[in-house]
Amino acid sequence: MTDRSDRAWERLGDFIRSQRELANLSLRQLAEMAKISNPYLGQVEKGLYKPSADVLKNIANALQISAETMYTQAGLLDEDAKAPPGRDVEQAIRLDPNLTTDQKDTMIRIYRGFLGRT
Amino acid sequence: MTDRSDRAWERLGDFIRSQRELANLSLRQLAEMAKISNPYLGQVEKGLYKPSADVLKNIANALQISAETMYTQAGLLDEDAKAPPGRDVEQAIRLDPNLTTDQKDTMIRIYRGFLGRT
DNA sequence: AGCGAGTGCTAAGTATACTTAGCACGAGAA
DNA sequence: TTCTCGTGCTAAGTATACTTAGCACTCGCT
Repeated sequence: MTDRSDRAWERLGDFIRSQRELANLSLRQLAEMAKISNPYLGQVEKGLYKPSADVLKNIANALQISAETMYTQAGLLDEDAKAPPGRDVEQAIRLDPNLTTDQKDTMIRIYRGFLGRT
Repeated sequence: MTDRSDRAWERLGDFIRSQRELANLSLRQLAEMAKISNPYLGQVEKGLYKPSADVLKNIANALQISAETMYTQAGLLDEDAKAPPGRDVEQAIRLDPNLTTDQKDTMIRIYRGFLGRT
């Protein structure tokens, strides 16, 4: 293809890197979890390579992100009207069976505070 | 990796072949639609290679099959039912575009704190 | 009998996904 | 200081995804 101009892969790289940093993982740590080498993971995050589908899946698993959103980020699953990102934080909190009602309230209050609205 | 023992890819090949024959397409026809060479498509159908994610997507498009079912057939999207607790909430937080990185960190830390003392 | 034109396939090459070895820098401890 | 240990990175190699050229066969057609 030689068509490296695909922007989707760059965005995917940025997405992976941000998720990795959010999880406080080093390149080597995530690489080991995803069963790939750390230099390669670095290149992927820079958008230099198009990782194969199973590598993508391994990374998604390691980051505890659904493979689906991973593929969507990679532009491989454009499937319009899939999972609308964001905005369902409150719903996810409400549906979580591991939290007490008070805890849910607390988190939602914090969340709304962050959003800047009540 | 040298881990070619994955049976999922064989099943994927069979799936593609059956779909292709169902659509009355020759190897060359489908290959052209999917923008790959016909010998390669043949090998893929035989399970000799793991096609990359975008090739998979192209094949899916050409066969008028949703990329999603394609990936599922490839065993790349089965999303094991063993979702660890907290996965949904954390993911929703991470993907929320309205929060800063610090805010996400804070919320996730609080959330994990709640999980820890129940 | 020939001739195409279509089919799937193999072999050998090229491109690129991916690994191993190792460098340069920074933070904390002796 | 120096000595780890950890970080991200580059360079050079290997493995494999993918292509181009072309073979052997079959099915109409003349």
